[in-house]
Amino acid sequence: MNTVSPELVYPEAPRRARGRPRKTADERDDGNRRVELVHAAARLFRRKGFDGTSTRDIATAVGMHSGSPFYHFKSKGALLHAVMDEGMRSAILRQTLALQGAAQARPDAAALLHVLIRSHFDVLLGPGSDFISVMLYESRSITAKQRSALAQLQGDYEAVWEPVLQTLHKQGRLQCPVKLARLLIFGALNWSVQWFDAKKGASLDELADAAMALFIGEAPPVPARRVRS
Amino acid sequence: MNTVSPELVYPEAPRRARGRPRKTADERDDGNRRVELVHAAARLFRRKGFDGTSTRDIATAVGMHSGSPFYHFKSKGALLHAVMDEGMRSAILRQTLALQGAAQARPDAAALLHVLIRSHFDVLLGPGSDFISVMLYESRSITAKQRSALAQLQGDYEAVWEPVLQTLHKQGRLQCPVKLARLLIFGALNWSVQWFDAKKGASLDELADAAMALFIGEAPPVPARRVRS
DNA sequence: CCTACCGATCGGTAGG
DNA sequence: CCTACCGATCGGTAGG
Repeated sequence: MNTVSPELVYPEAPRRARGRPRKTADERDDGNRRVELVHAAARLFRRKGFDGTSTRDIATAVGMHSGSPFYHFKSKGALLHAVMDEGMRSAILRQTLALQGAAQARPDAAALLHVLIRSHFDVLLGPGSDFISVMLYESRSITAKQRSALAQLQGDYEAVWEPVLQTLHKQGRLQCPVKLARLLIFGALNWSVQWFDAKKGASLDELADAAMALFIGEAPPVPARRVRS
Repeated sequence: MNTVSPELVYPEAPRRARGRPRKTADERDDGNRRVELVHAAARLFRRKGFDGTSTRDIATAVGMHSGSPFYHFKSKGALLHAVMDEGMRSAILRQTLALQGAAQARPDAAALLHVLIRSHFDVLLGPGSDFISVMLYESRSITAKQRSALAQLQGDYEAVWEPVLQTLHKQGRLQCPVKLARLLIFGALNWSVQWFDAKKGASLDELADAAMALFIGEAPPVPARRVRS
């Protein structure tokens, strides 16, 4: 019922071209807003679920108004995918760094598994864990196309474990079939998101040691280098 | 805009007292409708999540109209709790039966663990698995009061594992601290809901054997009795 | 258990 | 990025 002409209500509309932000000085600002949105989405999707979070919740969390997230993302689903993609890339990066950090000690297979497990706990439970939690527990809500794009990254992440488990299996230190071992091990680790409490109970180092004891049944031969958390 | 009086539109309203179904011949029918609703809710909550399922979805699945589920349940949340409660009670029953079935073979701790694991896979992946899946993956959506009621049942279910793991730990067959071992083992098993495909890959028996090999590192001394699935 | 409905909220969009 | 808005859908209820 607003009969006032738009010009009077909004007399000083910015002259910026619509739909295409400038690529010069303020490009960084736009990027930061995008990152802020993904961060807020990760936290809310984790706490309340994808379907339980409204785009208004996300907008409010970064100080925007209800329609503004759609300036940065074309849909709520695109935001979810951005969260998951960030989670997987971060996980792969940390895993790579952890392996590089351990390489000079010439670790055997058991020590490598320890490094992978410790890094995985860091990804799951350390800072930034919202992203990978959403990746793991909200996969129902992504489209088939998004799912296959993420499956590629998941494949990269998991591929690193394969030769390590193969070696342990051949050595007789892992009696479980390798394919099932990987699935069961990931389950044991991923489930920690449900019960881990940083303020009490075991540390991430203790968790990794316990997992090694459970799966391999012996302490790792090389005292594992601690991952910064 | 309907100006026709209700009496003309709905001239033959049943005389049944409102809000209190008769407790005689048709009591069983009412119970069946309730059970149907819980069943449909379990299937839909599992496939689409609690927040992704509307009460209309559930009503349609059992051939009711949109408002009718609220004749049987006072809220959507009450339906969720009913699903979870049924899931836990069924799990406890199956676990009890599995242990009773194995008792006459005088199983040692490793054989008992095998029975527990096999029964747990049956609960997670066999018929009726929707209930426990919802219990495991939709816990975010229940109220604090409901949560504590379910925690009691979960405690009962988990308590059975404790002495078994304790014994294995003392025997040196489980080197992981018992408390963490239970959490990690449950994770390994519960995660199978995410990847298990009944139509390909391992059977539930093979899964249980693989899990035993991973956690204990040896075949169970007593050939395990198969759980009916 | 159906009918008819309500207030609230949701994802998303046009226009500036 | 805000304003103003839309159509759709949601959980739940009164009354019979």
